[in-house]
Amino acid sequence: MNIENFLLQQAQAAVSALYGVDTFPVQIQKTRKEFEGDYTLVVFPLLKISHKGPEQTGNEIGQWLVDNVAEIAAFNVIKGFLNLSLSGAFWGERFAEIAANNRFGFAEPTGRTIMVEYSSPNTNKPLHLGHIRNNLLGYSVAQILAANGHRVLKVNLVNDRGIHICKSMLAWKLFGEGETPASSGMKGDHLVGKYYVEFDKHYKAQVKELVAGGMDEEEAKHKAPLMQQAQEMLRKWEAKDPEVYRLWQMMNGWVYDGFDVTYKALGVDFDKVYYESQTYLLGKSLVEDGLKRGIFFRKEDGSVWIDLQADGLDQKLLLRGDGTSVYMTQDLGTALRRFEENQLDEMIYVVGNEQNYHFQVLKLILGKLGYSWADHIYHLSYGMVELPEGKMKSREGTVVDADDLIADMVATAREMSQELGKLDGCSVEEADAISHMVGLGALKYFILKVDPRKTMLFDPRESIDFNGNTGPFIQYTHARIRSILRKAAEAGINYAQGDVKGVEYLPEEITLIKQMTDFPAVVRAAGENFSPSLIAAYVYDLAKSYNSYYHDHSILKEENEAVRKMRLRLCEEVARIIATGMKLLGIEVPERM
RNA sequence: GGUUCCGUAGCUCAGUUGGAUAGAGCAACAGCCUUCUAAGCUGUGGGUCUUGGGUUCGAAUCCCAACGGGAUCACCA
Repeated sequence: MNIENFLLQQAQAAVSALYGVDTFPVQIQKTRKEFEGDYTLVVFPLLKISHKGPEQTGNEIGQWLVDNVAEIAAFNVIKGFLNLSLSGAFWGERFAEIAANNRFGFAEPTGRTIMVEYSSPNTNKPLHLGHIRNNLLGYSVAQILAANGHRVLKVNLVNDRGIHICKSMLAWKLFGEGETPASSGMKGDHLVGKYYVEFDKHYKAQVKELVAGGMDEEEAKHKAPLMQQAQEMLRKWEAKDPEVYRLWQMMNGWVYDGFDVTYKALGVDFDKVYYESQTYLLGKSLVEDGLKRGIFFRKEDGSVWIDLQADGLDQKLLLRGDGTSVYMTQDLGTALRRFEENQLDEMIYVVGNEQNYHFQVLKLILGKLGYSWADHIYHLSYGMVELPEGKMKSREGTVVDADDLIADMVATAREMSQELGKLDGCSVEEADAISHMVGLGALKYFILKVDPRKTMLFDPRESIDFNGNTGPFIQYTHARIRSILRKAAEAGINYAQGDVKGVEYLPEEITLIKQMTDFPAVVRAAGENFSPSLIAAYVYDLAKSYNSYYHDHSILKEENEAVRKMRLRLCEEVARIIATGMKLLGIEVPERM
């Protein structure tokens, strides 16, 4: 049941009975921790109707509610706030509802289909920290939307063509001496990335030489032989030259093998992978259409543009003079095809905020072309991940590599676990699994707990904490609960049928039940706002409350059998919600750690 | 300059449609393991919510302006 709606109705009935008014604003919110009560009715807006002071109005409504509503056990009024306490029996009912619902937190199917595009890497270098934020966000948002009852399609649009991949190809051809992932032992994406750097090195040297010879720098950049050769290679690729095509396929294959390893380590996956080599020609007919309808215009050189000055932007190129597409052209075409082929209700692009302008224009153009679904495109724009010394710069070698970071996190988790003796008695496989779970849990939680929009800071030296508001803290809470439940099972305690309605609850237990009842609303809010951080904050709060309870009250040693069983069930439900919430973040929780 | 996002404790971050005395974690300090896992628990100190106006019973939250910072404004993707 929705408790706030229930209270809203009761409050309206009270006001209606007391003051004879039917339509009026009523506000219900959770009572702050420091006050007595569960939910609070703000009486200020009602003073106009009651024509009495805040204290008296609050008291009258409170008294009416206690007298007429069985579930409301007590009230108090502080300033203009009417705090209501619900009965223990009421909370027992809620607890029973949660325990009986094996899909607690998940919404009923909505019949809506939502596509989430994320990751979208270039195939010329390995993934880095920025990609990690993208991947974790995209995967988590997809999980959250699915929990909200939507059909979700996770897709990856790989940028596998263009001058950048030709640079790696050319450098490999010139300097590679046939090196392969197998011969070098390097991960394929790293090997290709190595040649991308190699290209840059030699290219810069050539430019420098030309400038020293008196050439203008801009001209030198363009005329450097390596750049000329790379562009020649791109032309050959577009003409499907067999040799270039084979090289391209081989090197991209290496990269995909490398990416797969990283994706697997991160625990992300896709329902469909698109390749730009297959989509880059889309969108031209759409441009022709817009041109005919006078929405776009053609310049003297044959290029096609749209004028967005009336919308506070400028003119934007849609098709080059030679008829070839630009980024915007293919994105328009890809969007159209996706909506048509998949009957999408919504399309989410998980892309960094450096592309805000691009998506603003994309939506605007699709809207002008008359596609009503343009409003159902959402750019989930996330902020950069910065290092203590500022932005990551590949030139300065300050890029945090994804694979290195993951390996570091797992290694740190393993060391820490060993120091604490947590892996004693574990098999090698178990120790590996726990280290991976905890290391990745720390990394994922660290990134997902912050609001996606914000630029965030990552300090590799201090690494990531394993104490406090962290993934491992939450995982640890789960492991401790599971440990209790194992012990209970070993002792032959059959708590599954324990009564949760006929027992007296401690205030801490009511707090936990109350927090648990919030879970579905949090999942909904996270879905509406595309914000995993709401889930992270919720799960942390729940774990914190539980730890405090765990510290103060014994579960297995409780003497009253009925209370003991109730507590075991409470533990079980808390663990389940923690595990479910963490799963929405893409984080696994261990049985022991 | 245009567009857009951000500015909260020493640091990293929360703060749901405007509500009570602005919260966590880290760092610092003081306690708690013969008791279900101390990756835990309890406590202390730490704030002009960038600044100035406005809206109202009430503003970190909404509006305006200023200041500071990020992103972007390519026939690159």
